[in-house]
Amino acid sequence: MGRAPCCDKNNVKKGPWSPEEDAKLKSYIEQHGTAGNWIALPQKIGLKRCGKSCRLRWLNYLRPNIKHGGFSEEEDNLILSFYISIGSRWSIIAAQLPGRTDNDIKNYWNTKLKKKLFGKQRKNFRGKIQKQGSRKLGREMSNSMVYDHNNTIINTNPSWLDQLQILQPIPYSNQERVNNDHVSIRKLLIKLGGKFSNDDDDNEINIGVPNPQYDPPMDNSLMHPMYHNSINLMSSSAMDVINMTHSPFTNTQYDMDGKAACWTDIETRKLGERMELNTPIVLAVNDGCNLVGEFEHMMYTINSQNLDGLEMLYEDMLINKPVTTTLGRSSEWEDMNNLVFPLAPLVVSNNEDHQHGTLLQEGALDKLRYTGDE
DNA sequence: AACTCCGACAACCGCGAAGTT
DNA sequence: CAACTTCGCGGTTGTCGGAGT
Repeated sequence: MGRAPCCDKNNVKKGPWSPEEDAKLKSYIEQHGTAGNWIALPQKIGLKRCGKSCRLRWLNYLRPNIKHGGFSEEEDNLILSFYISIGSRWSIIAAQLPGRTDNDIKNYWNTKLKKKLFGKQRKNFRGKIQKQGSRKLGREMSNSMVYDHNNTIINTNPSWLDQLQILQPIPYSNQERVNNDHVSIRKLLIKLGGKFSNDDDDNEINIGVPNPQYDPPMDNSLMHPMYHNSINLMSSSAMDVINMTHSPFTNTQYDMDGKAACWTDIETRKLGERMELNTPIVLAVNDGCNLVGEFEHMMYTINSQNLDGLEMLYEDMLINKPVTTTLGRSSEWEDMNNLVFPLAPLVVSNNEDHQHGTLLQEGALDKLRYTGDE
């Protein structure tokens, strides 16, 4: 049995479109539109093409105001950040980038951005690919990346890549702009099944809602300004992580100002880490099942100058550049701070033994210690 | 010059969602 | 409300051209 074919495959042309076909399709749609039926369209205009193929050709190539190639740094950052936030929902990402198509962004991600993110790490693995000269292996590598239900990467093979995802509060300077973006993103995420802290029904999955177990009281006067009007975009997989029993922030206390002090089990056991914050910091670590272990691993590898797998995230901005050791500032981080949804590590250590190589995002402490005085 | 490899991108395919009857 | 059709999405594959050997 199986599914009925959408068109007569024997009577349909495949492969690249000729200029004549393009012209036919374009002029017809410009004059008549699609009439809401792509399947019937090719017959109407005498094209031996599948309706789906026509649709794809129009949407990805012939449609007006389509931009091809030449992605800007800002677009790169947006794609990266959205990918980390919502995974491979290319159509949603494309909707945030005027003139870009989902296919374009997907291709761009697969051929360039993914490498930009992952390409500099795991030299051994890269060497293996080059030695074997195998495209197939490259595809297998990307296939080996396992995604959770939200399409966020969960790499099940920690030996080749430690994938660290961090979403964090948006810098004040970008609030207005980001708020606008968030309105549309919010709608889209609601469509995807998420909800927000000011929604009525508490029985559904939350996206971007601080976990009451770990987060400060929801008193607006005490909240960081970013929470007043904007959402804290966070993938549900990230929420899963913070909801896990073994969240890195296993201890939370609130003082009279509503300021929360969160720290980890690691503090009491080994590292003496302590962070003060009044907004949630989300750490989503690669293997999706042993967060504390991964967190510890991250700390130790950083401290031992062996950024095994993390360098893909930090190499450009960190390695071989001055490393902020404790509460100081770093111009590299400032650059990162100016991204719309900054992707940056935040590991705060007050333990002298672990200060060398500690990563601290510029301005992070200001945000963490914000108490509503601004 | 010939061959191989690889990156880039267009296009295809299958599936689930949404819409219609 | 089930059955059917169409749309839209994301993953994958095919093709082409340039770089490297």
